[in-house]
Amino acid sequence: MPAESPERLTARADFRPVRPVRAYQRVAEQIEERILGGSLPPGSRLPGERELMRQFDVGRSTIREALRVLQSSGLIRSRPGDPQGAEVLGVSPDTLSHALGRLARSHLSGLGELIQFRMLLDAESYRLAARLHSADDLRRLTGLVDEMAQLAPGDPRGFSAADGEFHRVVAEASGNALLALCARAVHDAVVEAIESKLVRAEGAGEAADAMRRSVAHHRQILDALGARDGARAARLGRQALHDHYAPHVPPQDRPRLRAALEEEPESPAG
Amino acid sequence: MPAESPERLTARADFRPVRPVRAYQRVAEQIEERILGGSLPPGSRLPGERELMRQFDVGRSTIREALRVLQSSGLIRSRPGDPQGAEVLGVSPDTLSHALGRLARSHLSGLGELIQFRMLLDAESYRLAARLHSADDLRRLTGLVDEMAQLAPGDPRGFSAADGEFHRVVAEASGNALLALCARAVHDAVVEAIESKLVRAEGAGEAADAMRRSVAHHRQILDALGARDGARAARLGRQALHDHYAPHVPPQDRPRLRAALEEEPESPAG
DNA sequence: GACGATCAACTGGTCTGACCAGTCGCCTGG
DNA sequence: CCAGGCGACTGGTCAGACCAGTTGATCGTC
Repeated sequence: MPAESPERLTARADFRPVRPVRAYQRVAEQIEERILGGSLPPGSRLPGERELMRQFDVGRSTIREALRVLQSSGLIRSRPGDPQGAEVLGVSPDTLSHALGRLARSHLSGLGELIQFRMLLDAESYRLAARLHSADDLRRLTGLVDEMAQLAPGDPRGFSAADGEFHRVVAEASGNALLALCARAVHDAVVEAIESKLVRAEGAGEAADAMRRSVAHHRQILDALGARDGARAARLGRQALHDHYAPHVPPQDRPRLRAALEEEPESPAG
Repeated sequence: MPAESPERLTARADFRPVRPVRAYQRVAEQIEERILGGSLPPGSRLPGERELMRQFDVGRSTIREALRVLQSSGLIRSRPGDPQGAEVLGVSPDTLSHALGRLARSHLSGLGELIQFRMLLDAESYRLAARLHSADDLRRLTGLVDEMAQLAPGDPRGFSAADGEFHRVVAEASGNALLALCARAVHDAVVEAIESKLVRAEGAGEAADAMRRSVAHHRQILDALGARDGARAARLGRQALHDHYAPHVPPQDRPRLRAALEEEPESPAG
């Protein structure tokens, strides 16, 4: 009988194992608390290391290790010689991107999972954005697609930037900042993971072809968004990502991408 | 005319701004590379700080700052007095959870966004899991729901644990570790954000009611998963989360949750 | 010989003090 | 009015020291 009398549970002393907390940790926690809590807003400055050393009453190395931790979390940025001290950046999606990138590089999850995940996030962004977007959003998106079309032939980097911006605007139009940040992080991770492959694998003609197809896809999506047809926009978004990336994904991962296409299994046999 | 001759673009010198790379960064990068690259597998040990200091030919503070960065990324763990040196942990999802938790805590997104995001992630987990789950998955899920039903009356904590486990199994059955990790992180963030409210807001009877409803929801979802009906499972999952959390979300955020319910706007007027 | 206490040789955590290169702001000389 | 130089800072790095804690061998006891 694993089920004991529930009343005992509140009475039993459930102590937590006590582990020594390092000094640099407490310093980092205090500063992080201030940043997340809203005092110390983005753009504000931390005191210099020597001043922090006095305020926390610890040595400079402790202060520096704490600042390193905060910096590697993307919460602050410091620059030598800056008389104003480290700059508070606030919460940024960069940490998320890095963590996702590491996971994607590790055996824990491969490129296929990353792209499948992006398909899901993007599709949901489209679905929400179709409902909630403003006229201004639509104008900006149209402008970006035009820009992509213009840049397509010869400027892959500019094209990629406009494409990223397009997805960013969509994600923001979805009204969910968390979704937007995650989508952006995953987007960045995909770009970082696959860019090197793309650059050397594709000839110029093939790249231009891919860009043209991408522009066509974006126009269709734009149309669906304008019609506030979330389901169609989501479907198109999934398809576009699938078509764009499937060739660059290891063959054993392709069924995974197809599974995310959401075509319900109405076809006769498997 | 912003469009220049495209041929010029490849010829133009697009230098990157050169930023000094700190010594501790290069140390951290080298070690991280080894860990991600597979030499230095999880469980192996780094040399002691004094030995690293000799190998990298830098001061100990530099070594320590590098190790701090790696440690805050969850890649290594060090313990004072350990003669074997820091332990390599490998890539872990904890960083992701922390990053998401920070985002959720920041002013950038409120409880409504968090729950909406969880609705999306869970729904997609269900959709994929419906297709890809194994018979064993289904057995475990059935066992967990039974356990929830048994624990429901008097053990909210155990109930919550079983519920978390249920979602974890579903997410893993989706076959996408990335999705599973994010879903879990968001789940944890929601629990952390709302648990305190729930405990004091609800009387015992109301809590028991919520648990009973939750069990019923889970049984329906289980049924849909068993029938491999991903769309239905996704819809049910969204609805379950909405019903469970909507009362605890600020009123101005409720339309957001409803928007995620995916009922396409077929109703006559707004 | 088996076993528990003791101890020395480590470890990582922290502090101090110093130096360097870079940056900023003032101040001066044109 | 402005260019240039001159401090007085900053963060980045190093060296050396001390502390508390862990480890493993050593030693004394039974």
